[in-house]
Amino acid sequence: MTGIRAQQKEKTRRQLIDAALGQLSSERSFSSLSLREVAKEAGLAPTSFYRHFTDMDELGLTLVDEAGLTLRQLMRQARQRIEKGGSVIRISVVTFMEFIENNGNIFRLLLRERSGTSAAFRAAVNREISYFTLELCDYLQQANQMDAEVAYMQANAAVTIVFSAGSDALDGDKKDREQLALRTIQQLRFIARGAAEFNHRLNIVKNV
Amino acid sequence: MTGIRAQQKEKTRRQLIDAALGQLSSERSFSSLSLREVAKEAGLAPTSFYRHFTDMDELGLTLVDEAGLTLRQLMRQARQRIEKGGSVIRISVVTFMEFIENNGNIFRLLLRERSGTSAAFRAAVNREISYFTLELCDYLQQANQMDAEVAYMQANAAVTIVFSAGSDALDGDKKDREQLALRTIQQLRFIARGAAEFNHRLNIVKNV
DNA sequence: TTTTTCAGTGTACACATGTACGCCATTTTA
DNA sequence: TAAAATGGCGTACATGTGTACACTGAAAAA
Repeated sequence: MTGIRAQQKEKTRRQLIDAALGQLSSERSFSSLSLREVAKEAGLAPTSFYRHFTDMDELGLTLVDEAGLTLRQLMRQARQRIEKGGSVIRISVVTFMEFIENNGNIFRLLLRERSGTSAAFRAAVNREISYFTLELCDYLQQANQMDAEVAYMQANAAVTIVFSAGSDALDGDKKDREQLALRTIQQLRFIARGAAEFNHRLNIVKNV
Repeated sequence: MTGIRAQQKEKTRRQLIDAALGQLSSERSFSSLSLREVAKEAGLAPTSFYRHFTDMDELGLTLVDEAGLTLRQLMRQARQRIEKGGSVIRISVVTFMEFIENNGNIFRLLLRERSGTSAAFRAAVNREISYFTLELCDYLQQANQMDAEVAYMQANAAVTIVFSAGSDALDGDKKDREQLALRTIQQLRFIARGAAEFNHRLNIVKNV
C-alpha cells in the first residue's frame, strides 16, 4: 500500500518544484518569484502552497538540493567519459559546458543564490559546491599522488575557474562558448602545472 | 555662478545614491530595495525620486559606476604599495581583502548584479571587471615580457580567483579571511608559475 | 460503518508598491 | 520686474503580495 493520498501529495509537490524551476530564466531569479505565481503555474490555489512548504524559502532550498543532484549527475557523466580515455581537463570542461547549455536555469540558480540575501541559501549552495570540489580533490590526490593541501588548493581554484566560465557562458552564444572553453582549458593547465611543480618540490623536502 | 539650483539638485541626487548604498547589506540586495524605501531614507517624497532617476534601474547603474570607481581606487592603492617593494601577489591580495572589509556592500553589489536579472547590469559589472583585468594584463606583459594572450589568460584567471575569494571573505570573520588570503596567494602562484612556464616554451618556439 | 485526517478551495484583509496628477515655492530666464 | 522652469510635496489609485480563516470532499483510521 503506497497510500494513494501520499502519492498524490508527492505529485503536486513536484508540480510546485517544476513550476518554480520553469519560471527561472535569465531575467527572472528565484527571489523575484512570488508564492502566488508559483502556485498558479502549478495549477494550485495560493493557499494550497502551504500544504507543501511553509515558505518560498523552503521551496528554494529544495531547488538548491535539486541543483546539487544535477551537478553530481554531471560529475558521473564526466567520469564515465574520462574512463574512456582522453584529456581529463578537456573532457571535464566540455562536459561542464554541455551541462550549462542544458541546465542554464539551474546553474543560474546556484550562481545567484551563492551571493544572495539568505544565509541559508548561501550555505546550501556552498555545500553543494564543496562536494564538487572535494571529489575533484580526491581524484587529484589519487591520480597524481598529490599532497592533500596542494590538491585541495588546485581543486578549489579549478572549480572556481570553471564556475566562472560557466557564468560567462550563460550570456554568450555557441561560438563564444567554444572560445571560452579553450581559454578555460588553458587556465586549468596553468593551475595544474603550477600545483604539480609545487607538489614536486614538496616531495623533495619530505624525502630529505 | 554655479547655479544654486543645480547645486541643490546634485546634493539630493547624492542623498539618493547614498541612501541606496546605505541600505545594502548581506541580507538586502539592490533589487530588493523599493523606490519608496530609498526615497524615504533620503528624506524625499516618493514621487520626487523621478526628478533624478527615471527608474530604480537607472539608480542601480549609477551605483555600479560608483563601485567601479572604488575598484579603480583600490588598484591605485595596490600599485602604490607595490612600488615600495614586496611580493606583488601578496600585496595585491592583502589590499583586496582590506578593500572587502571596508567596502563589503559595494563589493556585494558587484557580485550580485553580475549574475542578476538585468542584462544591462550584468554588462555594466562585466565592463568594470574587464577594466580591472586589462590593467593587470598590461602589467604582466610589461613586467614579465609576456605574450599578450598568455598574459590575458593569467590575468583573467587571477581576477576570477581573487573575486571568488572576496566573495568567500564576505561571510567569514577575520580569522577566516587570513586563511583565505593565504590560500589565494598560493593559488595565484600556481597560476603565475603555470603561465610563466607556458610563456617560456612559447618564446623558445618563436626564437626557432 | 463511523470518525478523523487533510490536501485543496475561495474569500477576505491589511499592506506595500509604482506612478499619474495637480499644486506650491523658489530659482532662473527674459 | 514679469514670466517661465523646475525641484519637491501630497493625494490618489490600481495592482500584487502573504496569509488567516472557514469550508469541502475524499482518503485513512477506528
